[in-house]
This record gives sequence, structure tokens and C-alpha cells, in this order.
Amino acid sequence: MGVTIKDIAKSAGVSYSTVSKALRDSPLVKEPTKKRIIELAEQLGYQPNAAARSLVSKRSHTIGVVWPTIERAAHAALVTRLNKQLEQLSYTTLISINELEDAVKTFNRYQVDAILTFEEGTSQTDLDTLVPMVTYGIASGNTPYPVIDANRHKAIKAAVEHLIKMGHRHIGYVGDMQDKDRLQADKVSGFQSAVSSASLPVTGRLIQVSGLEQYDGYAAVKNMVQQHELPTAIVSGSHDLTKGILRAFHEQDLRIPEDISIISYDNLPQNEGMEVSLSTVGVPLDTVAEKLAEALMAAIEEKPLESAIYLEPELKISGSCRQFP
Amino acid sequence: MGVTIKDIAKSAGVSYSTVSKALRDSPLVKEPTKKRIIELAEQLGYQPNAAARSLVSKRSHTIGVVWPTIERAAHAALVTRLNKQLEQLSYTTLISINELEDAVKTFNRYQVDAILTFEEGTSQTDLDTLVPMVTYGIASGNTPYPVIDANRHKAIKAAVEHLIKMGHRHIGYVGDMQDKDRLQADKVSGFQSAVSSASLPVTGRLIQVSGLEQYDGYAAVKNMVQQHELPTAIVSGSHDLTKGILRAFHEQDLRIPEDISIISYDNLPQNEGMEVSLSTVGVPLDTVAEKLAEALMAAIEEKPLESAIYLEPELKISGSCRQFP
DNA sequence: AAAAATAATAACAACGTTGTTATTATTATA
DNA sequence: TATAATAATAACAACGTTGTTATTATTTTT
Repeated sequence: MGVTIKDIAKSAGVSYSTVSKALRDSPLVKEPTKKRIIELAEQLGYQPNAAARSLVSKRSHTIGVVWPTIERAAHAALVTRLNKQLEQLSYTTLISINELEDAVKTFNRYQVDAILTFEEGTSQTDLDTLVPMVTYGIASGNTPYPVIDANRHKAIKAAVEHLIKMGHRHIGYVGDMQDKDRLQADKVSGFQSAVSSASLPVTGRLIQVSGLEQYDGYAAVKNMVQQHELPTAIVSGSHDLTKGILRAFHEQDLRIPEDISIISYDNLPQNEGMEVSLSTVGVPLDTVAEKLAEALMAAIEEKPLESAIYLEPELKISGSCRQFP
Repeated sequence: MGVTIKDIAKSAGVSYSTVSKALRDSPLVKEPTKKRIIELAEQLGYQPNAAARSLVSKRSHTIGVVWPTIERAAHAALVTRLNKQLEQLSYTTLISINELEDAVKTFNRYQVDAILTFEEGTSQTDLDTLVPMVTYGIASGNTPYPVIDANRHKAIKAAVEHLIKMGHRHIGYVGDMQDKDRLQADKVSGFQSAVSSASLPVTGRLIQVSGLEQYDGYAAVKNMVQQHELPTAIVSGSHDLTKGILRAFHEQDLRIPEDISIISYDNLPQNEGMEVSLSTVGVPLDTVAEKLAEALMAAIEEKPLESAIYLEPELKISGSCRQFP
């Protein structure tokens, strides 16, 4: 078993309460004593016991992330960044891949200071937790916990409006339309909203894909080409779809932006490794991570949080769109 | 703050030690009392405090998984399965995506009962932990902790030997050959070992890919076709590569197994959604998860563990291989 | 140089739980 | 019925830490 402050105390010839204070850098301990104790602790390989600490202080300095669907890698990059953010705030991130309810139970037992959940498709039932909870998903008013919403609706809408402004009249949206997945449905509604509220007549076509992987984007384009139904501009619902779409364009000798324009929904900072300089719309991942961290901190401090926090998507236009005709 | 055994005790009119015993189903408490207390606990929404519990019992019933590279999804399926396995053993899994050293520190603080690490490419330095550690990777003798090894060498070797036995004399291996990644290097060495120890003259070609994604497999085949260097059989180093390879075959109107045979390295139980019934070799994921769980439990019980545990890969031959010529 | 003020350290209670020991209530034995 | 044996429950210490209060050592003031 590990080294405790009592061991250090004995070794330093002081009381254990002095050790505790020295290690927490309290001004109640004389500087030389403090230094001696800290060095000794280092030397003995002291690791504070989180159980004891959080038992008495009621704070664990830990955030629990509930992520039952790690196999769908959707949030991997976000979690990585959030982990870094929280680390800087000297919080530790712990992940559970159990179902929401079990995960929350576990985290309750562990006395995490706050819990982050992802809304993954279906909306979640409310459950009782002792600690503040924050959700990354779609704001809908009736959740008991604050929801951070990347405003996918607004993002896609902005993309479409931009294309319309550039003269495009036939625009396609490649994505998932099954309205079970609220994240995807939100994007679709953004597309439809932009098309229907356009002052000029615009044809908006929804191209349903069966999944959100690279291959699905590829197949969608191949299909459109076969049916001779290619729009002049495409909005893609996800990064992976876009990769497939670009591959298909390439194979069909369709040039971007000469033959077709494209804007991709994306959170990633820049799309390295892409053949073309891609126009994107979405809230940058770092912003999302930052806002989530902020919301979690606020929740811990028991600051009142609005039940819905909408993040502002950014439209980044580069080489993949052109004026039409 | 939450409900404690003291609250339950007060509510039930018994001492808190009786509550503790009742909830742990001790025979020292009379059956009706026990029942009453358990019901009351349920009703009050009692959640045991993990900090207090592990402080006194020195056991947290938790396994820490160190997984700094979640963005590479390689182990997602395995972790999911392991999580289930451990759940059945009434252990909770907690994941940290921090760097090994930090993650171990965190888990030490949390007094997890054991730690699992993944060997991801480079071998790991040894570090001091208070709790038993197990690694999933490549056995190499000099690690201080037991390594569970899926025996990729043997797997690939078996695949190649099978192909040789079926008459193939020109066999290609599609995979990553940079010897920084020991997991991949192990497969390559299996390939080379099979080729060089064949009793008949066999041409073994290594086809280097730049990554392990679907696209890389696709590109590898396209390249081989262009150079007119197609072998009669291919061994693929990963599931994703295989998907790309199959796509490329399809596009080139290469038929499996008529024109070319293929065996894929794989841990997944069955390759659903594949066009052809694929031959695979590898340790099934469930077996890996099971063995990892076993090793962790043994480590906790302080049973002496061998420093290297080799798992037995399974060769599953189906439609994608044929006798040659 | 004695008293008062302050700095430094030590002692102690508490957090919620478990395991051990002490007490009380019940039943069995003489 | 009194006493021994046993069953049921209560009391208590301990786990490693923090925050508060008590004690001792040092400095300042008169």
C-alpha cells in the first residue's frame, strides 16, 4: 500500500496535519519546513489518496463523461480536446461506456463533481443524480439539465444561404434523414428552412444516405450521377461523408469548384489531407470543448446556467465554392 | 449531498452498523430487519459512497483502462466487450485518455484495483504503480507486467501456410511495415517466417500501405493492378484494409476467390455487411476480452501470472480462398 | 524582563464506510 | 426459575485526508 501523509510526518518529524498543510501550500507552515516536507513527499513517491480526500472535502476534482457508444467514434476528437481543457483547469476526466443510468450511478458513487453526457440520437430520460449534469446535444427545452447545442440547424442554413447568394439554384444535401437521430434531423431542418425561405426559387434536394461513413458519401454521388440529377452545389452533413463525396467527384472527373461546389459540415479545425481546400461550416471543435468545460465549471460552482446554450457556427469559405453560373 | 447509511439507520431506528451489515447481506442481521432496511435504502435512493468504501476496504472494485489514443478507434470494440465482461464480475471500468504516466497516477489516486494498458506501437517505459498492471500488446520478456499477446505473428503465419498448402505460390501481404509499430511488425514477421520456411519456392511480396484505413487498402490494390504485380492470394493486415481491398477488387472486376484469394487478419466475430464470406485469422475479440478480464482478476488476487500470455489465433476459412491453380 | 501579540506547529474531529468487539435480548439447558 | 448459550443489535476504531481549535515557540511591546 502507498505512502500516506503520516509516513511523511514520521519521516520529517512533524505532525501529519502539518504535512497536509505543507502539501496544500498553506501559509500556516513555515517556508523551510514546507520545502523539506514537499521534497520528502516527492522522494517517498507520495500519491494523495483520492478516496480520503474527496471523502472529507466533498470535491473530487473529477468530471465524469458518459459515452456508451465509443464504437461510433463520433465524439473521440471532442473528448480528447475536452480532456485537455479540463486538465488545464486541474480536473481529471473519467469516462464510462456503460449505459447512461449505470454510468451515472457509478459516477455518483465516485463523487465526480459533474457529469457530461452526449445526446446520441434519441433524447434521454431524466434521472436523478447528486451532481450537476451537462449535455452536449440538441436543445429542446424540456431537459432538466443544461444542453450545449452546436446549432447544427443554423450551420447548415448558413451554408445553404451562402450558396444561394452565390447564385446556386440547385442545391443538394447529403446526409441522414431518419428523424430518429435528432442531431441529423436538426441539420436537415436547417437545409429545408434555408431553401423554403429563399426569396428566389431554389430546388433543394435531400440525398438520403444509409450511414455516415465515407463510403456512404461516395455511393450517394455515384447514384446521383447515374440518375443525372447532380445539383450545382452540395452541402454535406459530415466530415466522413465529404471524404467519400470528394473521392466520387474525383473518379467522375468532376472538378471543384468548376463543375460543382461543396460545403461540408465539420467541427474539425482544418481538413488536412484533403485534396482541395474545403469550405466548411460548424462550431470549431476547440470552441465546443471550451464551452463544455465552461459549462461544467459553472455547473459545479452552482452558477445558474441557461437550459440551452447555443454555440455559434462558423462559415469558412475557401476554394470549394464558386459563383454560379 | 446524498443519503448515507446513517440516514437510513435513523429512519429505520437501528444503528448504522446494522445498516451496513444489512446492505452487505450479512448473516448477522435478522432477516426481517434486513429486508426492511434494504427496502428503505432503495426507497431513499441510497448510493454507497465509493470513497468511504474504498478508503476502509482497500478495494474499489474498479479497473482503470489507459487509452490515450481513443481517436484511433482500434480498441473501441475490445474495450466495449471488456467492459461487459468486467461488469459481470461486478467490476466497474473507468477509462482515462491521458498519457500513460498521468493516467496511472490518476488511477493510483483512485485506488483502482488493477490497470490495463494498451501497447500502441512503441513499447512502454516501466513506471511505478501501487496496483497490478496488465498490458495488451506484444510479449517481449522485459516488461515488469504481464503482457497478453494476441500472437499476431502466429496468426499471419497460419494464414500464409494455409494459402501455401492450397497451392498458392505468389502471396502478398498488405499492411504496415514501419517497424516502429510493434503490433504491425509482428504480423510482418509472421508473413516472412511462413514464406521463408516454406518447403516449396514461394514468392512473398510485402505491400506497404501508408495507413491502416479502408482507403489505404483500396489504394494498395489499385497500385498493384497498375504495376501488373497481382499475386494469386493476399493476406490483409487489418479489417479496414480488407474493406478497401475488396472494394478495389470489385471495381477491377476481380472475383473472389476465382481470380484472387484473400485472408484477413481480424478479431471481430463475424464480418457482417461484407460482400463475400471472408476468411479470417486472429483471436476472436470475445476471447481477448475474456482473457484480459481473467488476467486482471488474477493480478488482483495476486496470483502469480506468467509474464507473457499468448492467445491462440483461429483460422476461419470460408469462401474467399480457393485451391490454386 | 515580564506581558502581550503573533507565528508555527500539534491535536482533534469529521467525512461514510467496514470489521471487530461489547452489549442487550432471546432462547435453551439444568 | 436461574443460568448458560446464542442470536441480534449497538458501539467503536480505523481508513487517509482536511479544516478548526488548542498548544507551544518566537517575536514584539512596554
